[in-house]
Amino acid sequence: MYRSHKCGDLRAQHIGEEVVLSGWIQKIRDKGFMVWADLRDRYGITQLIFDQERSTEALMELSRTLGREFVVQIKGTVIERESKNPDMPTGDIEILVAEMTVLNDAQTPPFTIEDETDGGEDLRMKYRYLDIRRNPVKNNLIFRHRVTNAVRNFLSAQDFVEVETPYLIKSTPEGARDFVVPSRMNEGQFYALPQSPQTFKQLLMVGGLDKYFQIVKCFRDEDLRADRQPEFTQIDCEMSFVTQEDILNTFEGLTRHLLKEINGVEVGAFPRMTFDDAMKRYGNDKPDIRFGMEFGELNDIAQHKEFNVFNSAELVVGIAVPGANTFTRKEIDKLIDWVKRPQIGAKGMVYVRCNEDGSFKSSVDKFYDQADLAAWAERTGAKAGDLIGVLSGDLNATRAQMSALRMELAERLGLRKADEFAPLWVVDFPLLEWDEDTERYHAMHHPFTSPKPEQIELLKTDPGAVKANAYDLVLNGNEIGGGSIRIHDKATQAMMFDYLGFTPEEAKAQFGFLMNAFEYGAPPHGGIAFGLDRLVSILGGQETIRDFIAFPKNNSGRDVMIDAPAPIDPEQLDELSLALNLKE
RNA sequence: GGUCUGGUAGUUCAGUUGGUUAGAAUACCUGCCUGUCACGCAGGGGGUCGCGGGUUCGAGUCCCGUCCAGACCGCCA
Repeated sequence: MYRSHKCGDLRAQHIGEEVVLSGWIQKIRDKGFMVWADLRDRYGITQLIFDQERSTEALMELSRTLGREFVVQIKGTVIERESKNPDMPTGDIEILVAEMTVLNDAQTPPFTIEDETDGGEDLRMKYRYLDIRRNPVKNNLIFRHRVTNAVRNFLSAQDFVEVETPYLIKSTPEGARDFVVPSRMNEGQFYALPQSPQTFKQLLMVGGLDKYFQIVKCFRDEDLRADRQPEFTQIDCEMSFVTQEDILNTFEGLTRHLLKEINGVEVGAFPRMTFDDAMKRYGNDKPDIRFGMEFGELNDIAQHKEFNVFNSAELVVGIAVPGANTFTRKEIDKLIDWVKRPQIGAKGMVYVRCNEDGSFKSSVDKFYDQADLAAWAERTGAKAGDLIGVLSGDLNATRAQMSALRMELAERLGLRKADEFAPLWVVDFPLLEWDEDTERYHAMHHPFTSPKPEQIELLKTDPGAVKANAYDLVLNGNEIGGGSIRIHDKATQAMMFDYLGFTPEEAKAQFGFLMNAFEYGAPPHGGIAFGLDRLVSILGGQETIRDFIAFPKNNSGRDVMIDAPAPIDPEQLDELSLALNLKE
């Protein structure tokens, strides 16, 4: 028996009991006449004591050979501490050790195994197994388990069935770049790893399973970000005989359940906003609505004066930054530099100070009088003490710039509070998106999304204007889920492929299996997929998803611990009938 | 593919205008310490300043290249 209790179990009530504990040595405090060692496992820390009056000489000697992270097993008696530590749960007791076995010694770890470690990101990733011993990482993994458990319980109780779909599937031209896997038995042919189980879950609906979910790995061979990994996990769901309304209600229920179970937060009905509205009011299809700073479009009141920058712009838009009239001239100049960085790309920024006495002072006083500026203030909702920032230019670019500025300012002003949750549905996404590079339409969501039935005719005359039965769930400025009502008949699906530039032959080669299935009685269906990594990190109140993934990749897509990817042997290549054609 | 930031002791970092023997904290090692728990005290060891080249009497510091890490843009149906 390695242990009778865990290291977080013992309290004053256990005093006098003989116990066996196993764990890691967290810290040794050698006072000469006594040695204390903190023994740690997943559940807590218990103090061990070795004492020259109460312990054998051999045991005292052994205690002095211990080092950090040694794995030991001890047998001893729970005794009351002479000086108690109210800061720790086990602080009233300690274990007077009678026997100790060193199960494994350890090198001195390269960083401290403490909540506030001295280790840098790189080092922690290389020694991830040591990092996982630390409470913050360990607790995040346990937190993630609680979330997935709550998801499984909630959906199972509503008759959803979890089904595993294959990882070795077929590459498709739409969407992200695929990870591919060569097939040994089929020379010159490749599997692709799924970007999502999309077609399979639709086939499960054709199969009559009615309600499906899966917590599933997905793979995309694209460049990484702090919140993006090449392999990531989705909560993937699909339902039959449902309208968009049914799906929104079901998964609003799931999200509300999670917020209550995991965070103890009750939220009301989720607001709904159309895509067009979100773009107009926040310049973004995933607005963070925990704070205001809504866009005020100023074209009608700011143009046709003398200020040519605005006159030639497609959009003139302002936001009221609360309390920001306290910004010094220098701070405002820095902000202007910030929006002019290539990553943002604005040409400049006009600002208006809203003074406490109701007057305005702007960077364009030469062109606008107090009445003009008062109209701007009204349009942006600016109050005395605020600062109005105004950007102008092409519609989409300016919205994106203003959106970036809004988020940056909210961050700086502390308006993005981690313990506050503001979910919303963004609905009525466009069906198609024009792509300048390929000069054709792309599916904005994916090619299986159904257009609004009443707009099907519009597809012929103005495809870009057609809206889809597609929706995103947004939480605190992050897209945490997205889905749609699917096409479920062959004719519409064939038409969609046609709009997307597939020849009938290509469509058949790529997605013939799906179109065939649609000929055998496909029910109306739709679904949604949540990004689990991001969802968990937001519920956990943290920005970076890497801290919620046991073994994440770095920003070059490498696993620095196992050192992958790596070359393979020539024999292996030969077996796969592959030859390398390396670029310089 | 691009922009920016960083790389100095095991670790986290400082290092001024280019100028003596490259420092601090922490970790580690040794000794002391009669109740520690961020223990304390005294002492000690520890450096290819990412790598390569250049400028200079002299480079951690300046220049060029390169590698690695991080953030962002492009990309991510």
